[in-house]
Amino acid sequence: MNIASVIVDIPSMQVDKMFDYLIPEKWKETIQPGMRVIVPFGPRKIQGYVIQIKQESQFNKLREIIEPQDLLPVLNEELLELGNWLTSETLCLKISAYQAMLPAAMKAKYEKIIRRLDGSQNDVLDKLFGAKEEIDWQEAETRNILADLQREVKKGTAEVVYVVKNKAKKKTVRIISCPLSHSDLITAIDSLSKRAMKQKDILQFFLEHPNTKIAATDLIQQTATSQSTIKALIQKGQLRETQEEMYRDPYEDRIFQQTAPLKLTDEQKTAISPILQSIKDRKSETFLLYGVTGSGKTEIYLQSIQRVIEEGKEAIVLVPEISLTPQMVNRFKSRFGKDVAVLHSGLSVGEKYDEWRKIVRKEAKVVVGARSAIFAPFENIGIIIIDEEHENSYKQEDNPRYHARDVAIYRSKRHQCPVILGSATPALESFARAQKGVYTLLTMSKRMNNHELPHVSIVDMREELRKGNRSMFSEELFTKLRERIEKKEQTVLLLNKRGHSSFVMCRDCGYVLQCPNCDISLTYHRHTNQMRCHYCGFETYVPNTCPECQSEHIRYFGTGTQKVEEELGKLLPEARVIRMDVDTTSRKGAHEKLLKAFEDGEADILLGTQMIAKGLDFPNITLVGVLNADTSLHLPDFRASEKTFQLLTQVSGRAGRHELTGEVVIQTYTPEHYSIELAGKQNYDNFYRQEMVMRKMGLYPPFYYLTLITISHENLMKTISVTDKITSFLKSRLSEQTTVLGPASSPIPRIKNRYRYQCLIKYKREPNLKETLQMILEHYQQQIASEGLSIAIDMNPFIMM
DNA sequence: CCCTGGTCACAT
DNA sequence: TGTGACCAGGGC
Repeated sequence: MNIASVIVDIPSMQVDKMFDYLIPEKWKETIQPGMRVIVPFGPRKIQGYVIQIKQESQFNKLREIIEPQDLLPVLNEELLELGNWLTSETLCLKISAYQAMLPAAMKAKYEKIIRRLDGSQNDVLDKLFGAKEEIDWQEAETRNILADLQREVKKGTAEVVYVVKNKAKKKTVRIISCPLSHSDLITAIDSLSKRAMKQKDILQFFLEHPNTKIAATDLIQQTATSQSTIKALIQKGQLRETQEEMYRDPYEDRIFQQTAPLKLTDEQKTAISPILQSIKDRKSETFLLYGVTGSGKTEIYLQSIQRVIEEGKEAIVLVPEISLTPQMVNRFKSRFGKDVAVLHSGLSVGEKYDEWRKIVRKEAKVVVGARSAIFAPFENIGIIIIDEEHENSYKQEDNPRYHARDVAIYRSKRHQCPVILGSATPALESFARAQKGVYTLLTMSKRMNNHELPHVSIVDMREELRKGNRSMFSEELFTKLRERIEKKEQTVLLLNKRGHSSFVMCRDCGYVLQCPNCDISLTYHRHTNQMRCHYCGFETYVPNTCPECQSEHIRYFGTGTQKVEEELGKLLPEARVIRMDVDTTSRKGAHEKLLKAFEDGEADILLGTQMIAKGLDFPNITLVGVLNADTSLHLPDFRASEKTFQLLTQVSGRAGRHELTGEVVIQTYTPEHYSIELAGKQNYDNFYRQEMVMRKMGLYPPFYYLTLITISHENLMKTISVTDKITSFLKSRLSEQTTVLGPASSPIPRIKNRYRYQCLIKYKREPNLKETLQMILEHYQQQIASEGLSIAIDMNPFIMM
């Protein structure tokens, strides 16, 4: 067993296969499948993943592995296999699949250095290198001496050295201890010169705390001494210094009040019992926990996990973008304490790496995290929970384009454990599956403590306009808003910004400022007074005159949260407002801080975009206002109605979750639209029925599967012609019942100066589809690699852009 | 003849 | 993805 098959860290189809390497004698015991290794690849050194160990290879001239990067495998057998499945399921590269499962810190970083060879002497070398032995490649480029250096390399007086760096830095602390016995210590103290007061203080400390290990920084603080004092003592051998690895704990300074399981309501008891049964039976079963907002889904999660832990197993909990719901983390941490690892985008690369290592080392039993936490390297999973399962963020929008729900179900089969999909507004696909019996439906229709669902009124903004109210607040919303402020109750105001951002338009000719590289309008950013492109980052100043017609009537349109805030300031100057949007929450921890402030009653109104719709659970919120319900309704996306319904229902659920009853005001220009009307009535079942009819008519999921192919290239004609060829090819290969749409321009026709065309496949059964798509990829492989052509295949697109 | 820039196949 | 090999074209 001395040959390792390795997948190499190069995202290209041509090398998307295993390469065999010899395992050097000294690593024979060490190297195992699932480890990262550094291997020679052509002239360079790169990172690779060992997939299997074998005896023989069909190649006879094998090169040797340079070195392992891990002491223990980072991917266990299950994950290796899961990667394989992901690859075939999403048509991604193997390397992308494996990299998606590991924290970003484990991806290699490459550096190139030119080193002067010993003994070589000439004037040119001296001039190039100066006193240095090596020059960084980057530096050589900027100094414009690359060509000269390469000449030296050719001559053999210098060499190119490839360095593979591990991004993952384990954080270490300097730990100081004292090796001296009690009596030796006393002798040491006595023999100190009288002027060495500080040294005495330190030794005194160790005399008072025998056999202590203490971090150097803490020691300095406690004894009011300095680094140099410690150093002196270390040099005398009276102190010892060691480096100890430590975790970066993002929740270090937080105290979690331990909570006990709550008493379940009858409805909760009914819901949890099949789950507990499934845990007991070690059965792979998917539950759809359909419970209205405030019905106590989280407690069901917690108690199911409790049972799983009692059985000695582990739990994965997915939450949508967890940084947005610190409350959720709190609930898990306060129930399970140190057993919880947290993985979400708000953590730094290092923090994520540390949390991940806690899982590997079995120091955590529960992981709470965003999408990628579904790959947590547990070996004995007892339950997988996906909260708010309808959320878009569970679908990864770049390679590998997987849906966490699918991965969850796949893993549950391997681990023989249940999956719980929880939502108040399940994805249509999920609810349909529950109806068909593929998933087990668990319903909770009552709010805990029997609190009533908030009263919702839908306000027709066209009517307001007719009445002469041109403000963004309807009379009703404004009156209620004022009431809350008088009563010292809190309000949440949602500005639905989906698919709608603030843009600059000329009032005379209608010209809208567009990005020169991407075909979308530029977004206005007030704080910098600049126009910015969301996709490529292009920035420009706001023009004073229209570039088209020179009119001066060009101005900023659309409603941003800042504008609402300003208006609120005018209308209700006494109201204290907290604004939450991309601008105010971009800094780390800002989100949580703002929520905390709101919770503590430092503001009357929380104003924000979709990010405030989820997870807020504050007792004093009694009013929710949606300023513009329809903006998300008219997106070029078959899920637009569903998304709107979900958003409105979710945000409505923020009101009146506790003692005080809640009210919701939804402002809209299309009150008659079923998704708005039914969201007002919080009637999911009816919405489900109506929307299913629409989906059936449009040949959309859950009746049909979708595959979206997006082709992009900097040349428009090229883009169209490739899309056209692919479309025809698909039409000729796929069955009659399958619809192939295209070539059509993508909803965003150009991004970063690359044109985008697409082809959409709607099918019910197409067993050879993946194979056919693979053929297309292989056929265009060359052009993808060298001509900048890109073909993105999404086997289950969520966002149609 | 040497340099440049472009294209291409290859990597175990 | 990055590299070296190969080739064509231009300057000297």
